[in-house]
Amino acid sequence: MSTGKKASSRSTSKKGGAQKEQKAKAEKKQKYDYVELAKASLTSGESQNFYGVIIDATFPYKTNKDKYICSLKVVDPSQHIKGLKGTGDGNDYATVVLYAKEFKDLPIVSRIGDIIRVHRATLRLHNHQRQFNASIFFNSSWSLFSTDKKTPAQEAGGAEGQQNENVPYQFSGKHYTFEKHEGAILSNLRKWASQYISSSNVVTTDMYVPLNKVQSEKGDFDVLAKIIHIHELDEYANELKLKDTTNQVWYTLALKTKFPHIRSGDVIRIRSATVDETATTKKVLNLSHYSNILTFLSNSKLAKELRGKIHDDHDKAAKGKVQHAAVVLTEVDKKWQNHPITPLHELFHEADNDPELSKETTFRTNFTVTKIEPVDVREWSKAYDKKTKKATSLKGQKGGSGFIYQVQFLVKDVSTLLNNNTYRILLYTHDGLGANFFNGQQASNLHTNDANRKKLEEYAERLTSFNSWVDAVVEKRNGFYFIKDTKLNF
DNA sequence: TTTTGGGG
Repeated sequence: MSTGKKASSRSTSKKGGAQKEQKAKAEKKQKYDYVELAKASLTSGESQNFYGVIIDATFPYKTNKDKYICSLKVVDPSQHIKGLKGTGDGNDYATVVLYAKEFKDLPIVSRIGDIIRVHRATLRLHNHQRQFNASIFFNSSWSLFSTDKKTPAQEAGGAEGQQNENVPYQFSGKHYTFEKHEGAILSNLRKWASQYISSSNVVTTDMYVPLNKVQSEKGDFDVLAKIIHIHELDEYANELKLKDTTNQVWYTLALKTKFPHIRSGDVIRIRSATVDETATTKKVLNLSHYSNILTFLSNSKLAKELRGKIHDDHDKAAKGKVQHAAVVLTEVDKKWQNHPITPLHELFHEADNDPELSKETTFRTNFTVTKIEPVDVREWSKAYDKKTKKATSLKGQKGGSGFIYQVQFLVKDVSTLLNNNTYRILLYTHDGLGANFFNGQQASNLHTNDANRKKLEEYAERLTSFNSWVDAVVEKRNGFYFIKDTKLNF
């Protein structure tokens, strides 16, 4: 023993030496020594204890023969980055497989970045991965520690009391132990976890599939997305509206009792989902009994980034310069001001068959404009030959004459909101109908008249902006509806 | 308590 020499060389402070020896003795009595993940022994199958930062976990699930399993991925300072530092895509991690006789003996992990402590695990290689196995029904045990000040439950608002940093928020069995020397281990790992989660993605691109690619997945896959809306389906289930950085929107059902911690606006990782091939009206992900929905620590770099990057359509509209309630952008001539409004559905689906409507040729209708064609404003006006009734593009022409507008509004209203049809209302001014629509600005060669073109581009922007409505009088000719007696009011 | 099942 090397200590003998040291002790004798310090004979000048007998007291201090004795105290130290006593302390060392006491420390030796500690029951649990902890190994770093990468340094745990592979050879002996011996029982080992470790702390790990959780980066993935299944929900506890039942196997064929009355056994329950939870499998997790964990990292620590000794084992986390695969390949070279930083952007290296791919985590290095150890897996943990916990076996139990009962569901309640396994951890329900709901947050990436929290810490698990396992006692009496054995390590082996499985598929080239370091895999810790722990049988809770024999003598293994686990504890979950919060890395944030708040536990996941407290974070979600179901707050109960203060969180003591050395007290696990979940643990197996009736009691947990916490030895003095663990305080430093836990607090160091917390610091490291916090730093790791706030400075790197942790959930790397090899750990999930972008939503615009999931259709071609054969089996199950994982997802990284933001919950942009939660719709309460019934007393048991929520429907989550999910969007990821590919801007695809998918829906999934989440049982309230299984996932009580998720909130609208959360960035989540779904461990294991499949495409619902039977869904027809919208894109739906199916979850299994072993699927899990995990949130991130509050200071997660990845979650922060995605929260800022992904928005629902309403957010997007609200982000524009003018955040406004419904606005009507036009007015109809005085003589039509008391005329009733006919919904688009009646105009396009019922007008021909309805005995009353079929007699009419002029209607007043309200709609929003989803798109204007031609997309190039310079092509909104044409040269019109009255004899041949032909309209030609003014592209490449210096002057020209007989200018008219030929513009198509792609429109929607409440009566047509839920179908996928596109309805067109025309602003064609060859017979004079609608000639004053753009505040009296007459058609001209928009390839050369920059002032007029710019004005029309402004109008296009307003007409297609969120929640803006057109109140218009239209005349039916040959099955088409042409705007007349209507002009912009701004 | 078991070579469990492990991306189920």
